Amino acid sequence: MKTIERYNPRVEEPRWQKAWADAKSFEVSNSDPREHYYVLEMFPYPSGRIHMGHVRNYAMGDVLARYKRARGFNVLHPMGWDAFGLPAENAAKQTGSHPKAWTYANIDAMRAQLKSMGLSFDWSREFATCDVDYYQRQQKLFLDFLKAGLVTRKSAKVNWDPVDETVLANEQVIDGRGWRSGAIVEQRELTQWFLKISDYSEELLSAIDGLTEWPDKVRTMQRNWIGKSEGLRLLFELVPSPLTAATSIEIFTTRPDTIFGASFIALSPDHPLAAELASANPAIRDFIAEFHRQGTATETLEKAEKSGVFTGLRVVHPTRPGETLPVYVANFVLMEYGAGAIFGCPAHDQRDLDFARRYGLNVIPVVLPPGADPATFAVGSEAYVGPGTAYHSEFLDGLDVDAAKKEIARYFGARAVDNRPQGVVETNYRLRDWGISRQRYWGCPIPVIHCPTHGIVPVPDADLPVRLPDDVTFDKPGNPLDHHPTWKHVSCPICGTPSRRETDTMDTFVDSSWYFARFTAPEAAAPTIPGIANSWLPVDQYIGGVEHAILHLLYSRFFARAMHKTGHLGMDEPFKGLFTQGMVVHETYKDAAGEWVLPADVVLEGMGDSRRARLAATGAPVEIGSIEKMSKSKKNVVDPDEIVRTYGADCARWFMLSDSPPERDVQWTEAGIEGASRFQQRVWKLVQDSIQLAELPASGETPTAEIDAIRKLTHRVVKTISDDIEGLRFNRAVAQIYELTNGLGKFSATLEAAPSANGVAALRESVQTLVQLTAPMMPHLSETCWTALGRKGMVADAPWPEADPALLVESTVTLAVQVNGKLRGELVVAQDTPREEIERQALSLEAVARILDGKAPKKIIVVPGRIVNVVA
RNA sequence: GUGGGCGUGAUGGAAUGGUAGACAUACGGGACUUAAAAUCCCGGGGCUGUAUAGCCGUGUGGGUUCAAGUCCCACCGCCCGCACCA
Repeated sequence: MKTIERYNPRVEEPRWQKAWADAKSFEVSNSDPREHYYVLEMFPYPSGRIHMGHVRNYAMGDVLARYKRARGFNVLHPMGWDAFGLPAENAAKQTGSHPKAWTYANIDAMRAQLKSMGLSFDWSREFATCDVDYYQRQQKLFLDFLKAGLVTRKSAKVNWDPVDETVLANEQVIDGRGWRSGAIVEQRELTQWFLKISDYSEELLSAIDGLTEWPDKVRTMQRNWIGKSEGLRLLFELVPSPLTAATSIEIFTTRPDTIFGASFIALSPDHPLAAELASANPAIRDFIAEFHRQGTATETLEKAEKSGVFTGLRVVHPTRPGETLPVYVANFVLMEYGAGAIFGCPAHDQRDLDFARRYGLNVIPVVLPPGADPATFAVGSEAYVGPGTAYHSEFLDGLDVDAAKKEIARYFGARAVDNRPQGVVETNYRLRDWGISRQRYWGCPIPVIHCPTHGIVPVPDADLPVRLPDDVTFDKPGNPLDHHPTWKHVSCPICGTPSRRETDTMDTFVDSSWYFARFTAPEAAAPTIPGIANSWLPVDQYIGGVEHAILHLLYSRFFARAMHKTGHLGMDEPFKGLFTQGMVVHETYKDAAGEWVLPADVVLEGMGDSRRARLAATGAPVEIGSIEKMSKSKKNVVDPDEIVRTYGADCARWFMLSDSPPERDVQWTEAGIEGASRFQQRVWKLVQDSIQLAELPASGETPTAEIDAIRKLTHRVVKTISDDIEGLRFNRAVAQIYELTNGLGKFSATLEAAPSANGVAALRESVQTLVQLTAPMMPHLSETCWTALGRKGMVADAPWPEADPALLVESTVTLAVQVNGKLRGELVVAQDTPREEIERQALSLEAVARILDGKAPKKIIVVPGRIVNVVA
């Protein structure tokens, strides 16, 4: 045999990328009559460089897209850029580059990187959210939402990031800090634009049940985020007092059944009544001030002890006339939820109990746990929150918790305080309206004008887009649009009076809430062409990081509904299937000075506990640290460009898909990428061997049984890989390909010893199938092999191999034989062997007979095709 | 605190309640080579010095079952989300 030249990805990969581009292989037509399939990976922020997480994400989507295309679907697989956002402005401040120039330069760099990965994107549909063409349509959507009553403007306490000098949504505040800057968030009162996502709370919650192709984890997170709770709004009559003119206090409770155990009322420090009382009471004023200091200054909010201050007010107990309850201002009551005030029932709520113990308030149990003795049951340091029956509760006595809730709601509904029903059943949601105003330059301008006479005036459609001015400066804090000398000065579209243009821009989460729809018709004059959008959407498979489980996915679900309402879309749910992939992690390294060291600068030696690392340059020792998510700050990153240069894109893709299940983290290792590279050469060698074998003079004949075995292996693998790709089990698909390659390699070796015409033909057929099966993962290698095998055209255009059902059934089957559940032997029998015969053969196995020792078995269980268990 | 997930060889991980450890990596042995790399072959959970034999083995303890990594209960540990939501 001739020596085989190694496969050279550096030459082959660019060549095929050009071939696909020239042939427009992945450009998709909206009018293609074949069944549509939409694969989408979360589009990246153009930070400047792609990272391994991108490679993993897009490799997964690409496997699915290429597979579905081979399966005959008309596959939409687009890519774009989530291109507005703060880093561009930060770069402008630091380097003086213009955000626009910076962003588009980054996009060019990253596009080139993605193209070097050989991903089957339809690049003709590419756009960036900072393209005027895109944000113009977004402004149109905003105006339509405004008209439809989905937008509101209100003064609200907002999360203010003092470093980024902008407002953050609740979702962007993590542990009291800005999600990007990490700065401790302050509370400020500002007039803001809001999208009324809370109108859809119930709808967004109940529709989660229908998202059966989403991970349960994400569905649970969204349910919790929407946070529905049903309870009672309840009025407590104030005992008349000179301290206030108010006559009642409204509270919210989910446990109205415990009303007889109430022993105090607590107001949030942000409650208007608390503020009113504070003006005349220094103790309350100090308490509120201290609360605000702590509220934002310490991140250990959860550890703060329950504390409060008595207001001097008392309320009438609503079910025990004659009794009154003290009113406190307490640090554990949130103004944002319910009524900003509660009644405390210490026996059945832990927080109330902690508070009551501290201030010596009554603890009256009113719910008796099942089986407990009413005479002796008592609450110590732990509140009882479980089920039970009401007692010490007069007309509620004997009712279970649910029945008591209903009964007490009816009771309070029929009574009146301040000429209102005393109790009203209410459903509360944690989900707040979505504040989208940002005091930033690099975002989509909100298309409204503030007229002194007409107030808020929408920019007429004909005047869209409201373009971002290019001539802005970043030398002052705050919003550059606001500092611009002329941009905000416009005349009112209605009356022509000098007016002020809105200088707030939209939260970038708005940009990413509808891009999936824009991809279906990226050139359309309107935001979408509904007929076309409806033919593609919902996205069949959406793939991305779990960090977007709440924000992006919830906003997109809201946007689909809002776009449906305004006629831009015909459905409510944007993503039919969702897959959240794991992260790419890597070991960390630190030098003697404690500085992080790049993996590329480290040499590893030894194994297990004796593993050592040192600097490649100097040989100085390096400490091996924990395995963590790849991040620039810890320098545990591997540059995809470097990997593509050294090993090729196919190897990077292959490694990212092998080993770890896609939903779990995958650890990048040198050994792993080396293994991928070895495998690539093995496939290449196998293909070359099969070609050379055909050129050798054939002699003799390979036994039919061997040919059958190789064909059966091939077809079994075709079947399982197809199932694995459909189920996104890429690691198993990879393992199947290894198995097939190993099998064909062995077969090829036997043919080398004795080449036969029928054997070589069978090998050629199977090798060709192998090449096709490998194509979604290693597309470049597969194209080169395909051509080498003498096939016309490209694998990218070839239909997926079909598994022959006849080759999937085995004529014989191997049965495991157990005695009392312990494996004792094996039995090879024909597929249709009758039960009695199997039993007979099992019993005659030597190992089985030995254990039975002449005694008759108690029972024999035969599971057809699987196992025989003899119960001795 | 609360909701969810996970725990399998040296390592990443396979396994519709039915032969635990597929596949890969590390490692050991051998072939080829002047040598190394590459490649190929063999071994590879532990123990019983040998293994055609046997015992043990999927975090711990119980249970259900002819049969449990898989189902149920309790506990331990790790990871993730939410978190004073009344």
